[in-house]
Amino acid sequence: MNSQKSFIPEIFKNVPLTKKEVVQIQGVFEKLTLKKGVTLLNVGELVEYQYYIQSGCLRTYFVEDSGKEHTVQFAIRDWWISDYTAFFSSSKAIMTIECLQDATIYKVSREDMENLYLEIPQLETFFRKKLEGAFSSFQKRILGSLSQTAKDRYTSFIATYPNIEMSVKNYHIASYLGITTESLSRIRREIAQN
Amino acid sequence: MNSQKSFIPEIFKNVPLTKKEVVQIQGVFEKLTLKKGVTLLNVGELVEYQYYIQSGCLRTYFVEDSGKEHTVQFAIRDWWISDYTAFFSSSKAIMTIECLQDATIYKVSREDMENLYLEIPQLETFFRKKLEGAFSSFQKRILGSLSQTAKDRYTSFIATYPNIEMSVKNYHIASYLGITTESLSRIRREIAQN
DNA sequence: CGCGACGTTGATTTGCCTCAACGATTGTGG
DNA sequence: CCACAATCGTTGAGGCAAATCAACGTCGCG
Repeated sequence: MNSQKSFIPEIFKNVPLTKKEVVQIQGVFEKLTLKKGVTLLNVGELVEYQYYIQSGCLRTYFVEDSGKEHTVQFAIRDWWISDYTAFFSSSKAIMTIECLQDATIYKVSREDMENLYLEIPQLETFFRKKLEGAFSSFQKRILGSLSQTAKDRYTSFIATYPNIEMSVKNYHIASYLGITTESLSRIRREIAQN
Repeated sequence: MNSQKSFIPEIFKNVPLTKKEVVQIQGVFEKLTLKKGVTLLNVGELVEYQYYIQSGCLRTYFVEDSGKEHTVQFAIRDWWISDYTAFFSSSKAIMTIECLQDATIYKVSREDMENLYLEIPQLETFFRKKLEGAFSSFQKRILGSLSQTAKDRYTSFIATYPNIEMSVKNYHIASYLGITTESLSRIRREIAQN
């Protein structure tokens, strides 16, 4: 018997849930602790889970044939992460999820969530709104890549995600912005000089 | 009294709905016909609606301070369009929606849809899955912009959206791909020469 | 017909990449 | 606790893809 406060209200902040529902939801989540450097998901694996980050830092990245890495998403406290394209279609991962800082996370399967939606519709609303936010963020990122220089994208990035900048290496940021580490270094020098 | 077959089953394909529900949903949709060239939404306007395209072609675009246009989304038959970032947050448009080919569309407000979700949960599921698909498409687009050359992005575009290519001007495609019309022209020449 | 919209072509510039080498920092085994 | 290696970040030289600037062909339409 676990007397600790449930993590469920923390995950589903602002979603009204009965005690019974909290217990029910809790039943489909599984806690994991990860060490820096481990990969949570590898290319080719069936993607059945998404992950809620309680602490630590992870990233999802894609590797080109040429070997170049492209970071698609970072995730820190209170974010969700997966290879969502594969997760949504219950297919195989084309991306890798890597732990960048020791992390505590909770995993939940797509199937379990879909079943819960039928009984607790406000969970579906919760995830729909999360998706709406993520959709907007992606759109902003596309607009940025269409209209901004590398320097502007970097400046926006550190302004928007200061907590992520703290937690990751510069070459991770470069691979997120779509530039080389050398270019990022030169941009940082230029900014430092004012 | 309209004896025509309702357009609702066409919009919500594969969603099981009673006749009563169809009538109820129909009540919150409004039909519009648009002429080529008109703008459906202007920057600064409150975004209360999203639009289902029955026929025709539209695009959403963003204009930089410098005057450069960036096409964020095209929409043809059976697609939805809006300035979604503003739509989701019920705020003011930062983008313009323009009709590129004479169109017949149906508009519905965010508020009406949210109310319907409470009574007909399968509508929320329908839109959540649409969002999941759109999310994946955006992610693919971000990956493309990070890892592909302009030529590769153009080739992917015409392979993925042949029906859109038919309906729009080359400079619209260029503004979607994030390149100039001159560059697109040179890419097309290169491809034609094989 | 004549004008505006659209697409093409050429010359030049530029932002970022590539390749190569070299500091700085961190971690680890002796 | 130091020695050494690996990792990470920086700097420079040269190259390339796409932008910019400018001019011109072509098509469709009032």
